[in-house]
Amino acid sequence: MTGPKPAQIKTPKQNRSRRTLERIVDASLELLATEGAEGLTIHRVVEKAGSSVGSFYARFKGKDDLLDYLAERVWTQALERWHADLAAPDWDEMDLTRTVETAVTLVIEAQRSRSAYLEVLDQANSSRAPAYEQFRTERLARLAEILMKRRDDIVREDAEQAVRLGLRAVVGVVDEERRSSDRLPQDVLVRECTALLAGYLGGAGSGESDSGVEFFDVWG
Amino acid sequence: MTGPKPAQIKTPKQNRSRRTLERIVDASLELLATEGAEGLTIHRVVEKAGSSVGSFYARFKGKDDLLDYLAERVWTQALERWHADLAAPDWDEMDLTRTVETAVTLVIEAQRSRSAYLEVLDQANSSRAPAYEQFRTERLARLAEILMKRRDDIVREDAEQAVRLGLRAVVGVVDEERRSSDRLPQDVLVRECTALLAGYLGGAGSGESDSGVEFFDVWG
DNA sequence: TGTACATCAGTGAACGCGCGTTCACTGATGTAC
DNA sequence: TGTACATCAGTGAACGCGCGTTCACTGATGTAC
Repeated sequence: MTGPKPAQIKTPKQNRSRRTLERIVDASLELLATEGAEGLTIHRVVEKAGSSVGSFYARFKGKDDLLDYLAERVWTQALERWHADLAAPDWDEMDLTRTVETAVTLVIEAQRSRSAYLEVLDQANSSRAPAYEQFRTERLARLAEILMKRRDDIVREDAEQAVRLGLRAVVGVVDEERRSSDRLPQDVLVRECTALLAGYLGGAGSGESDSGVEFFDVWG
Repeated sequence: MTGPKPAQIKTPKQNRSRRTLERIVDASLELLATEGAEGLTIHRVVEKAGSSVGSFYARFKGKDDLLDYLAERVWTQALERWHADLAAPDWDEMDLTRTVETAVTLVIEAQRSRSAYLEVLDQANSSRAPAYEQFRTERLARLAEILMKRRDDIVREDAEQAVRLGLRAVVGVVDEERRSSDRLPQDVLVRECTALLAGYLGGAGSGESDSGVEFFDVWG
């Protein structure tokens, strides 16, 4: 029940302490990745970072502050990367099906290339960091924006609502897939999710790509 | 990294100890529900149960055993309830769309009526209880079985794969919805998920119900 | 019905351990004159 | 260039607390004769 905080730390004034801070952050993320949330201990962190307990408390008010700070850094970074991913494709050139296909691929790729500590922070996120909420919200909002460019091809009555729900479906199926035991190969997943979403938004005729053979040429 | 165990406890031989065991289980679930996973402490459990520490250790080998035991009971019970839910509707009377609609409704209802401790056990399930896996697997398998009764109306090439993925999509979107801030009303969620899944499986013409007006009469 | 005994069940003080945190202290860095 | 001083940074032993677990003990229940 630790409320969401602005994650304020005592700012370093010398390069020496700035480097120490970085080492502490790196050690923390590494510990999260290898040992999980329960493995994150002040003593272990500072040992791994080659620092000391007192040094830690000169920077952070306590352990909660470290977690807030980590969450903020990590999710902000994830969001930035997401923005970069979204900026790459030339969305204006695509019809609805291709737009959906590209979006779906980005979502799946992003989930697949997640670092281990992101997984842990995503899982153990009862602490509800503001940056986490912002990441989740903005990710969907940006995707929805892009899909809404093809609004004229969407047959659902409430297009905005349909786009939001459809995107949640894709994110959800990928998440569900990750927790499952028998996973589908990535290309199948992309193809089927595209059919699912394009069919839902665009109705008949959008469910399938026009050519099954060169369907994946763009993605190698 | 506590491996999945058969959750064997020292079986009670008298009614007295059987009742004590029940009180301990009840207190544990109540604590999980109100305080979350971190609130589950042996001392707190036995206090709430009106028992004692030694009494607890006469039954369980340790805390891990309690968690295994709880998981097994809770997920087995959840699965039984799910089987009962699935047995109620007369699936043979339904066309594909209605089958999907009914299935979707059941999934959403089940998620909505989850008790608080189930939520916590679902979240904090890194301990990977076998009963948990069985619940997830069997739930989807049974649903898939039902949908495969309408196999002839499924246009997707690999029908089994499509059903599995489609169901994961529904479960995923409901899960995603639950974690989200702006939730859709339940009837909208049912309608849209039905359209999503029916459209995906059945292609054109299955995406919408034949009558928008009496669509929900069955569900009040 | 009564007594002796074995087993089951329950009690709560006590222990050890690991954790988050404090604190008295030393060393490094920057600035003023 | 050198000295004095303030501030920043770092150290690690020590503390208190809550947790899971142990253990010596008392009481309840069932059975044999």
